[in-house]
Amino acid sequence: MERKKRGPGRPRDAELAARRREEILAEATGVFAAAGYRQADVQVVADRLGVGKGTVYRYFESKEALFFGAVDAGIRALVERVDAATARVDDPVEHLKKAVHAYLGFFDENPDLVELLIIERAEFRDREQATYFVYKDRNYDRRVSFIRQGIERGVIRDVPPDRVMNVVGDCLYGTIFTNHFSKRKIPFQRQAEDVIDLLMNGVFTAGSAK
Amino acid sequence: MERKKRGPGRPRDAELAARRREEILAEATGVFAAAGYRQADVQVVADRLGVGKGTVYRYFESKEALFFGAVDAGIRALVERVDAATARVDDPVEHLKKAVHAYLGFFDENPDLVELLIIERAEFRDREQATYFVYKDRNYDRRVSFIRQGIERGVIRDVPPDRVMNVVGDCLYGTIFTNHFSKRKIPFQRQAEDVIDLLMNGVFTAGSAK
Amino acid sequence: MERKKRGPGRPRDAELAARRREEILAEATGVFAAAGYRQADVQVVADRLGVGKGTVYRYFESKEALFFGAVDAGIRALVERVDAATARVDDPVEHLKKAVHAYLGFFDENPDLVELLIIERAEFRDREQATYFVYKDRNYDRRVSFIRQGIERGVIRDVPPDRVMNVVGDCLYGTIFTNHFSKRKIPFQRQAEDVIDLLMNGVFTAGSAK
Amino acid sequence: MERKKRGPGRPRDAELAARRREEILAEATGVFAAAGYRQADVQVVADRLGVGKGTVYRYFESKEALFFGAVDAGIRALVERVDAATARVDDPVEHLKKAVHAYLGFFDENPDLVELLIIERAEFRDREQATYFVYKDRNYDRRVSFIRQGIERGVIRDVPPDRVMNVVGDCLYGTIFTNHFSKRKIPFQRQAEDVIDLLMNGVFTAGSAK
DNA sequence: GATGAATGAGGATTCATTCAT
DNA sequence: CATGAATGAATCCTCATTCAT
Repeated sequence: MERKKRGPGRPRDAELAARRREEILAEATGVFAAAGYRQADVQVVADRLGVGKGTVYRYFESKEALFFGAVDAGIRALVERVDAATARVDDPVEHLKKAVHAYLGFFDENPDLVELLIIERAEFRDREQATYFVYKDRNYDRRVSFIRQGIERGVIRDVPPDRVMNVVGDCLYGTIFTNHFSKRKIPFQRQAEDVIDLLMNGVFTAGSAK
Repeated sequence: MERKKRGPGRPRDAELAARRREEILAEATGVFAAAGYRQADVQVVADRLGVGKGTVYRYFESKEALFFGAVDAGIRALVERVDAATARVDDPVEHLKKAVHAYLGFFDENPDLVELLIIERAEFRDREQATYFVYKDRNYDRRVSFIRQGIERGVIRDVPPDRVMNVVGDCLYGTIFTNHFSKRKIPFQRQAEDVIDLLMNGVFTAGSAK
Repeated sequence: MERKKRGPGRPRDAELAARRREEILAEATGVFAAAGYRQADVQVVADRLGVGKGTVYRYFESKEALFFGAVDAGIRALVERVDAATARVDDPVEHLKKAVHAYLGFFDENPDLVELLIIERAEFRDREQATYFVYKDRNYDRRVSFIRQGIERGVIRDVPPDRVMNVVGDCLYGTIFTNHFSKRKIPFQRQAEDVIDLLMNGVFTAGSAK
Repeated sequence: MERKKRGPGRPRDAELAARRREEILAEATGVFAAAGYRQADVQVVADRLGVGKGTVYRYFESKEALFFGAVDAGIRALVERVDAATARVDDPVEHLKKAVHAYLGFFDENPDLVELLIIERAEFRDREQATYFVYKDRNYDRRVSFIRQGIERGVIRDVPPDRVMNVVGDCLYGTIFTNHFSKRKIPFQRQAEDVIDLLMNGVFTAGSAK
């Protein structure tokens, strides 16, 4: 995260500004996750980057904007990761497995994001929708159609797809929190399998899975 | 929540002090849930009760103590409710159903507690264990033995009981958060059934349940 | 302005709070007049009073409220002074003389108020009406009727009373500013006479005055 | 206020630099008048001109210098206007009339300057003399001699000329402030006549004027 | 000459906690 | 016991100014 000394003057291009933005966001994520929103001091973010506080404020209008920037970047990365993992997987069963692995794996590697999600809710309880839920519904239709396919092929029990989505989603959502908060020390890989196993055998008709 | 005027003299007994403590806790729960930890103003709690701020500090050493008192009271009530609902239910399947209903029903009626759990984590991330998880494990052994019984009777698949506990727990935990945060408007009763249905058919051997 | 040491606890009555308010206002007037609005540091007001900054904020919601409190108190005192000086003076000529003397005398003794008026306009240019002008019109009707009487008695030229009011008012308003700003060192007493003399001989019909 | 694109190379001469200086001053006047000294952002001045902030600083050493430049330019223009209006007017009565009209007319057209004068005093209260008063005395001697002539000719009452100057000056000074601050909506033309009328009939011996 | 990114000092405000009455 | 006045630590944000490009 070493910042190259660079004096004032017009930046060569917007690309540098974007890089700087990323750096700030990365550092801010760590600071917010470690300290919470109120406790977090913008000065600390600046210090860690070796820049002045004013610089941070050049890139983000306010502490709040900085925080939401961090959450947003995190959720985007999550969505990308899950999408990438499931992009070319047409088999419903395999699709679900990949998605669960990608999801849990992402949070395993980015525990800070769990904190950020919690903080967002704790500090900004009046927001219409938490960032997480905004993105959550992005691929809703696509996933529902997968479930429908599964039902048609007879591998998934004939249950309203949205209910399935909800229960699976809640289960994963709860898992990342529990993992993180209870300091439960289970290799996420095995945990993913537990979750998949138990969900599968409720989602799929007897005999079709496992 | 009008406070009765109390004449001079020593309170009849400690019982009155306990009642006062309860009142403070109840008000504090609402204030913390509505405002968050930092935003919450002890003065507001005092005002709502019609007492002086100093009085609140007589019953709780600090704002932090007040907050944890509120969380603790909430979790205790939850545990009581679930325990009461499952006390005399020996059938493993019925036991799980009752527990899930009680759990989701409790949070449906006490949404403030969800906020408190979030706040606890957001503000006191360095705590060894969140209050929730401390209580969560209270009946761990009893429930494990229930699962074992189910396995022996052949109604529950032969899966390590702790894994079952974890997945079920995570699923419920995630559900209360999602319900609350996404403002999902589903009658908790039906939701409980969805959860039970999907969990069951993964938890129980094919054909044994439903 | 020595503050008596007084510990916490309910004040004996509201009277003490009022006194404290006055003290703060008096000190604030001096600080604002000397430093300007932005430059003025609420901490300085507190320091001079020997109290904590929080105490000042107990009495005034914000720096802005403190400032307007000071302006308001000043204008009130001015109005009182002028009203007291003209209360029982029914002769139009004498009335005007007394008013001018009281007005200029007040600002001579309270130069800080001139600064406050300037500051109010400089910092709060978007306000509907400056405090000064709000109070200015309080006795408008009474004064207009005096002028009318003078016209009827033939001692005042037949000119629309409001125009007379405006010119006289402007002249006085300009005088206090000029006095204060140009550091013009003229005994206000003599100056009042100059102003009266020149205004009179324009206000009164030829031969009636002087 | 669109800035023309300028190719590379040295400016044809200092004349261009002077023009640029004027543009900056004009924009700065508006910004300071609208926002006040502290609130005014040099960046805004630069933005409105479509130049970089650094450029403004090339022409003016500091924000303060920029502000005083604006005030100075304003006062210069005022003086020029009044001088031009009275240049060839030898009759004392007419001279005064022209001066008053020019003065009030100027501020009517340049209300920003009133704000600037106020701001100067509010922010730089420690200055020896406000810009206004520095220029005010420029033509002091010339005007005094006019008054003396009037006295000799018997059209002006035998009153110390400097007192007349002061009262007239204060009256005008107060008028522009009052006009501006109280949002008094009177056509300045008619107001000028009111002022002249009332001043005249105090300044001139009975029957000599009007 | 221009530019605009970087800097950091400066100050208002909040609110938990104390303790004299 | 109850009260609420007093306190001051803690921190966000603005914007004048600099100077490398």
